[in-house]
Amino acid sequence: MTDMEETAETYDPSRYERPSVTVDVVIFTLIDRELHVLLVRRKRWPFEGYWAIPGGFVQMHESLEEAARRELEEETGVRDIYIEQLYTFGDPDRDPRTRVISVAYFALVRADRQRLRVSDENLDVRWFPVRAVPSPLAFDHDRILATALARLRSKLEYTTLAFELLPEVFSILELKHIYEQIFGEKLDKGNFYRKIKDAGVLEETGLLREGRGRPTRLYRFRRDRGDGQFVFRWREARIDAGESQERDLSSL
Amino acid sequence: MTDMEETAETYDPSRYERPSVTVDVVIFTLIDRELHVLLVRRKRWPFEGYWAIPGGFVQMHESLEEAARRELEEETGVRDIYIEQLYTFGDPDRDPRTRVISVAYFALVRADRQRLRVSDENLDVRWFPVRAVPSPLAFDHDRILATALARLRSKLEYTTLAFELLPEVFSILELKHIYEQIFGEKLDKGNFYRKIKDAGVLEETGLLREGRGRPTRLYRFRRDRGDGQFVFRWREARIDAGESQERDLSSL
DNA sequence: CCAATTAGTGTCATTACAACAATAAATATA
DNA sequence: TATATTTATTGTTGTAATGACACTAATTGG
Repeated sequence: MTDMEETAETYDPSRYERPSVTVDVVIFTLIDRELHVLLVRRKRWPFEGYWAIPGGFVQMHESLEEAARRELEEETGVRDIYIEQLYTFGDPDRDPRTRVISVAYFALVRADRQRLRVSDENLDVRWFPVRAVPSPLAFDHDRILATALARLRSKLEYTTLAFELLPEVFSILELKHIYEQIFGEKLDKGNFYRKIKDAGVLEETGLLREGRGRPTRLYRFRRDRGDGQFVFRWREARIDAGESQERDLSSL
Repeated sequence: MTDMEETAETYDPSRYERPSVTVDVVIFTLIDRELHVLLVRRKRWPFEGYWAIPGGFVQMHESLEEAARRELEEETGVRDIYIEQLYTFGDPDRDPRTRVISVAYFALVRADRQRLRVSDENLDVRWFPVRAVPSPLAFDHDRILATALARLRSKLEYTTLAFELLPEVFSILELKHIYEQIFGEKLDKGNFYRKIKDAGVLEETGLLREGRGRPTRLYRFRRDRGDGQFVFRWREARIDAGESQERDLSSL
């Protein structure tokens, strides 16, 4: 049974001791072609002055994803963005105050729209390059961040998630750069062109961007194809979901 | 921040309205070479008489996985078994009594050890072939089961999870049968032998099982290799984790 | 006009793999 | 004893994916 065993008459919610439930949202974006994560600086005990992943209580009337989107919007003003549930962290001692179970989400925000607001709950809000995140973070947030990075890396290999980090219009080499950065390895230019074009997820815009050398052709992501998930694969390795959450996160 | 913003002095856990948190455990096993799932029949309101996925409250002192293992043992008497977190379901109206957030796990139990006990919370406990599960289940358990099946199928493709369903000692064709059943398609015998042997995850036992034809060679799973996860891959398709949880579950 | 720079294409050999065929080893039973 | 049956293997072959690398293209700045 999912829950308690009471009849309608005898059921009394207040009889059971309950944990608190929060959502924490690991928000990634691309700034200057580099992967960044949003952190807030805590104003109060515990972990006062420490950086932490933004999050907050789940309210009684909202679903978990609604709560996550609300948090996301409160911190960044962004709506209608890619978000997915990551993992639920619930060790009894992860918060010194009381039992707190945190349902973690991760979100990808497009490079071209960020504006931050420091809520009055926090001292500061900032984007950090994932290579230079302050350590340690508050609570078990190092672990949550590591899990999010593992998931992100894993999903890039077999989904079109990378597009969610790019602006509306982008070049193929910009896309390649994202993969290289998150995988931590160089990819062959020719092979990349071939693969991405064969996948059929690009729409030509006809636009060009001029620069030092030959002008860059600009593309748009075809949302109709592959429908957000599951299109192609780079490399072989696959680790994701469940138990395997926190392996080989060292390189990023 | 993960949680509340209070100082040590002013913090009072009782000030916030809290949801209840349960774990539900989707337990799979193999009976007569067919995939089965454990269900319990509810004794009380709501969904009295309906079949449901076993589960229960998370206690204040135990981690989520500990809670899941406790539930698993209470229902089947089984310990030390493969278990992983599946997804957290938290729609506000999924339980008519109060807000209940359920952290779902899934577990794989070896074919050779099952014994069930009906707890006094339930009318009945039974293994159901996944092809013939009563419908609808209590609460949103149809959805939880579908998510679990998707995850199981997905993970068979790139992990050694299938071994967790087999008895200590098994034949290669029995292993092949599991894959065929869960993928819902026939695999080529020759290719299967080649692939599984090349993967180097089998240990020969020297045992033979005699039957009608040529005796079957029996193997053991080499736990040292591949270490529970990530060894080989069958087929290409990959859908898993997060958003993609509930797609193409129709065929099983 | 030439170097530098960024963009994009072509080729080729290797590998992985699926489909299919053939055969070998053992036993049961007619 | 012969034959069917089942498990256990080993080819063979064509196709598709992939990695390495060389080559061509378009533009700007000197």
